[in-house]
Parts: sequence; C-alpha cells; structure tokens
Amino acid sequence: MSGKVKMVTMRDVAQASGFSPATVSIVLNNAPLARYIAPATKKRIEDAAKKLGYRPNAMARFLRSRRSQTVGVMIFDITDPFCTPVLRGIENALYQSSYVPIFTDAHNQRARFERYLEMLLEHHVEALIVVANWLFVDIQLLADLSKRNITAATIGWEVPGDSVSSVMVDNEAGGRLALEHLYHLGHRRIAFIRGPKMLIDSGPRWRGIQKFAHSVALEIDPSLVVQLPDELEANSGFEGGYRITEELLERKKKFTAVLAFDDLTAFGAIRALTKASVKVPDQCSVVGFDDVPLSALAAPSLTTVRQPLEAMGNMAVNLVVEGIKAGLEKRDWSISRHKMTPELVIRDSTRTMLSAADD
Amino acid sequence: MSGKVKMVTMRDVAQASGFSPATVSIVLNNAPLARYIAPATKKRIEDAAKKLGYRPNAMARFLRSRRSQTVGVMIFDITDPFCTPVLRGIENALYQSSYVPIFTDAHNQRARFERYLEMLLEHHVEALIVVANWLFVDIQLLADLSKRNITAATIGWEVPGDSVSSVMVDNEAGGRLALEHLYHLGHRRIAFIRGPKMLIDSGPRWRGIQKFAHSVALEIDPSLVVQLPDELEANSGFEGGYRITEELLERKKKFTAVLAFDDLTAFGAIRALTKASVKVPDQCSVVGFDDVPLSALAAPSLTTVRQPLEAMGNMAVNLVVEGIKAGLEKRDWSISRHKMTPELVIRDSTRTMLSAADD
DNA sequence: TGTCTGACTTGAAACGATTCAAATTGCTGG
DNA sequence: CCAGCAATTTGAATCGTTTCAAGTCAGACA
Repeated sequence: MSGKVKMVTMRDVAQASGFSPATVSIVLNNAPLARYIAPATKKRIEDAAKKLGYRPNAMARFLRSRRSQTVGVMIFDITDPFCTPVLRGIENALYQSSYVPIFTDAHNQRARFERYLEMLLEHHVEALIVVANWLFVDIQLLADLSKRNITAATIGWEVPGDSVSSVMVDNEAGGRLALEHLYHLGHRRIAFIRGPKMLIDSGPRWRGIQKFAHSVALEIDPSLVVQLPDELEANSGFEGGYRITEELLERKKKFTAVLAFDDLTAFGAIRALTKASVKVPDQCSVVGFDDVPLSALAAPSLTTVRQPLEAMGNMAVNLVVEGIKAGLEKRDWSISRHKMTPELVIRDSTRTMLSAADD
Repeated sequence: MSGKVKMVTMRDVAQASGFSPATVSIVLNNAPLARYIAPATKKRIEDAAKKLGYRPNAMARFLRSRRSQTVGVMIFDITDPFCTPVLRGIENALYQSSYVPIFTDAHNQRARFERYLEMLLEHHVEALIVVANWLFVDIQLLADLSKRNITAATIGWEVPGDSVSSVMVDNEAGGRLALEHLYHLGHRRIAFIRGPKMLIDSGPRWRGIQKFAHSVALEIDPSLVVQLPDELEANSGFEGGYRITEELLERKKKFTAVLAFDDLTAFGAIRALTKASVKVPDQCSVVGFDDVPLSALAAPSLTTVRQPLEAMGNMAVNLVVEGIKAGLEKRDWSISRHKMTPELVIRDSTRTMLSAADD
C-alpha cells in the first residue's frame, strides 16, 4: 500500500524511448537544439515521458543551469492587512511566469530579516521582492544583493542607490485626493492624523495635503494636526488613531472631519468617535488611505484613497522578471522606480457638511 | 562595481583550510562522523568557512541527501481573512525548524491546485500543508502524496483515509458556545444563518447549536433558519449574510439576535441590520465565528467564537515535521486528526435582551 | 568508389554537496 | 621489529540534469 514510488528520472525516459538522456533533455526543454530533432523522435520521447509520469527535478536542473525557478518574497509583517492583496498580486504574477515564491515574514525584526535573507540565498532564489510597508529598520543589506546578481524590488519603500527597483503609490497625489474630497464636501475644520515620522509615506502624503490646502487657501489649524508615534507593530495604527482622536475630542476643539494617515488609523478614529457618541458620517466624516480589504466590509464602510495593491505586487514581479531575463541574456538593464496612481473610493464614512453641524 | 561575486563552494573552504571536501562537509554539518574529527581541525575549517563567507548550496545538498529543507504551503484563497493568521502560524513554526515555505494559492480552482501540486513536487518539498477553509473541490489528489512519501496535513478540512493529518477546530463545541452565549443573554428568538451545505464546518456547527437548544428546551423556529448558498468565493459570506438578513427583515419575522455562520457573514448581517435602522447590539445582537483579525477592529467589534488560527498553523507544522523525522529514521508513524478548542470572545455586537425589545 | 553534406543523436563532463569504505598515521604490546 | 589497533582523514562514487563538441549514417555528388 505505502510502497515507495521510485522517482522517474530522465534516464528512465531515455531508456523507455530508446534515446539518450541528452536527447530527452533537449526535447523536453525544447532547447535550441530541438530544431534538429526529428519530429518522430520528439513524439516518442514525449509519449514515454507522459506514460512514465516523468517530472523534472528542479534541484538537479538548477545545479546545471543555475535556474532555481524560485523567487524570494519577504514581507515585513503579514499581519498588516495591507499585505494580503499585495501578496496575492505577487503570487499571481509569479504563477504566470512559472516561478514559485518562497515566502518569508520578517516580523519587523532585523535579525529575522537577515536570517531569512541568508536562507533565501542558500536556496538561490533568482530574485527577491520585499514588501516593506511598515518598517523602521534600514535595509542597506538589500544593496548587496545586486552584487550577487540577484535582482530585487521593494514595494512601499525605496532603497537609496541604483541597485533595487521599487514600486510605490504616489503618496502626494493620494494626500491631495483625500483632502480634496473633504474640501468639496464642504469641510473646513479638519483634523489630521499624520503618519509616523520615520515612515517613508508620511512626508509625501502630508505634502500633498498641504499643497492642496494652499491651492484653495484652506487654513490648517496646527492644533488639529497630530502625528502617530513611531511604533513597531503594523497594527498599532488602530490604537494610535483611537488615542489621538480621543485626545482631540477631549480638547473640545471643533472639527467636522478626520483625515487619517491610513485605514487602520481611520478605524481607530471611528471607534473613538463612536464611543464619544459622535456619529460617523453624520457628525463627522473620516477618510482613510490604502483601501485594505476590510474597509469595504466595515460599518460604516470607509471612504479612502485606494492603493492598487494587487497591481503593485504584479508590477514588482514584472520588474524582477525583466531583470532575470536581462541577466540571462547578459543584456544591460537598469532598475526603475514606479509610482502608481491612487484613486479615491467614496463609501459611507464621509458626507457633505450640513451647515448646521459646523458649530 | 557590479562585478560578479563568485560563489564560494565547499571546495574553496577545503582548499583554504587544507583539508578535503569530505572533511569539510562532515564538520560543517556536524554529521555523525564529526565525532572522530580532531577539535583543531574543526576549528580551522569553521574559521575558513566564516572567513570566505561560505554558504551551503541548498540544491546541491538536496541532490545527494534528498532534503530540500522546503515545505509546500497551499492556501485555497488567501483573500479570506481567515488565512492570514494561519499563514503566520505556519511561517513561524517552519522558521523554528529551519524550513522554508513555498507559498501557493489555489484561488479555489482545481486546475490551479493541480498545477501547483505538480510544481511543488518538482521542487521536492519535504511536506505539504494545505489550508482549505473554504473549499468545494475534493482533494483526493492529496491521498496520492503519501505514496510519494510526502507527509501532508490539512487545516480546516479532512481527507478520508489514513494518509493525511488534519487540524480543525471543534466546530460542534463552537456552535454550542455561540448559542449558549446568546441564550444566557436572554435571547430566545434567534435567526440562524447556516453555512453552505458543502462546507465541512457547516454540519458540526449546526449540530452543536441543535444539541444546546435541545438541552435547554429552546425552540428553533425553522422559518428563522436560512442556509448560505454554495458559493465559490471565500468572501461571498459577506454578500450572503447581507442578503439573507435583508430577506429575514422583509418577512417581518421578529428576532432579537443573529447567529451567523462565520464572521464575514456576521458583518453582512450587521450591514443589513444597520441599513434597516436596526441598531446592533441595542436592538439585535450578532455573533460570528472564527475571530478573523478585522473582527476586533470593526465597529461594533464582533462577538465571536474564536478559532486559534495561529496555533492551528503551528500544529500543522509540528505534525508534518514529526512525519518528516519519522520518514528519515524509517520509524513507523501514523497520521493524527486534531480538534482544537474554540473560545468565546465577547465584544460589542451582543448584549442582554431588554425585556421591552422582545416585541 | 570515396568523400562530403546535412540531418540527427549522443558521450561525457560538469554543477556542489554527501557518504562510506578505505587509506593513512602513529602508537602499543608482544 | 612488526602486527594490530585507534584516531583521523579522504578518494571516489553518486544524486539528475544540461550542454557542447563530436559522433553516426544515409545519400548526393564527383
């Protein structure tokens, strides 16, 4: 019943079809030399392979051809809902290219990142994709990769230098979209929850906000601007949004809308508002950023600036696959930095200012 | 600048240390034979390896030793929030054992499952873990795995026969917990949204509910029992819960609580109730099942029956790692089926029945 | 008849590690 | 002075593929 199934090797296929392993290899891989192989031969070999249930041994193949058909995927914290769609995008694109992802999660710890990097190198991944949306460690290490001829791409982060491609959302445009929306709904007294200082997204998002405010001569009240602390956990945004909003409410400063750094922060804000019996969106509108999957499901569903997360995962794969190809063909190739366009998704957490509610 | 970094092989370490590759291998792997190696030798070899930055080549190693240090992880739909904590649990446990996960997502498609299975076999994963929480295809295929000497474990699903281990929550106990909670809060007119017929969890959960109802002589009104349709998408639960609840409300049947099949269904229900201006939990309590990450974040936060998802991922890894070890040592070993204990998590979506609200 | 041309096919050497059986060395005891 | 032993170390085969340079062979042509 549980007898060992002997592995079928190329040698077996050769034997069965009456040709040599060399020919079998050429045919089954459709190598350049396959042009010269007689059609009848091809057929016999392919039939034999199918009949025996031959399955190439990826490891043995790698040893000779240096292709592991494997890509490393390093996520900084899978717990962050931001990551799931990105991962889906990566997985799907890799599947199209017949690569298989090796999945690692750094838990936001530098030591873990390093150990995993080591493991990925031992497994000779052909490329590395890093999803680094919430991250405070510097990843200088990545720069070394190019020396090892491993193309790499980051999502949600940029590495200085010219060795790593990156895919990010256009944060400035996104910040602008968010404020523009609130502004057009008539909101003027808006509370802002800025992202943590050390997060790469925080700056540009705020800049987009400021620029728009300036362009319509909207005055931003400094006492309504609060910054999230530099916390390590990805989901700390919720806590932060909650606490900050609570404080704002206690200060009795009036505001009719909250522009949160991201969706989780927005949920935290909503929780605080609801607890203080401030109805969302009737008495206060809330906008998020990211459009993580739960934003559509929550009650009220969240108006937010959508990052095309799945597309970003896709994009990163395309970049590294191109890099791999270039390396194979010894072509020149240079990295690129992509900025994806964000999109405003209007749902139930925002509504027009009723003139009465302003005070 | 971007000069190729030549790979450091064991041969290089041998050369540098003045011993043979055989000795180097024995020392670096701490193989049984290492007992006989002089301490001084060990030191010199280890030093040389460190100085050169030697990194074993996982592929080459596999070829000889048959150990790929790789485990296949097949998820049926990563889009389902249920999967994230499970994945985290798997990842973490594998990391402890120095295995690296190859991540695949079947998108709930049989063809994709098969293709991925093929790829995993080509990569000679040492074991396979399948997360099959929402799944209608039969996975008879898995039974073949044991023939190939690959231990496998499923999470959230059981394969007939004695070749695949499994980890599930005790659905019956969970169903009981949910109803018990509502009952003790004083609810008597309860609407039930049962899981899809073809889902393995649906039966036992309902059985737990019925048994508890029977034990306290609670009458279940058949007209308040609705079943989710057999939909393929994991997130269809939300839609289903929404529609079903809408219908129930239209029928004007009175109920003071909804016991939903899972959290997503519960969110759908809450959405429908809210839309119909029925306040949750004031006018209607809602219980979910699973405790997916967003349940704590939503407003109102969801009372639910928690599956220990991360622990389940852990458990599955432990099972297959044991299986791998047994295989290596040619020990006998038999699969096991684990039932994890669920736990009631009380949050803000349920509250005691106010006597007035009953009619 | 002998040589040359394709048109196919293959032998044999890698790739980098592991694994025994066997070799080497230095002693010990008879 | 040598057999025999213990303590270390290693040679060489092997894992399954890929990849060229080189082989075979039939027929064409001179």
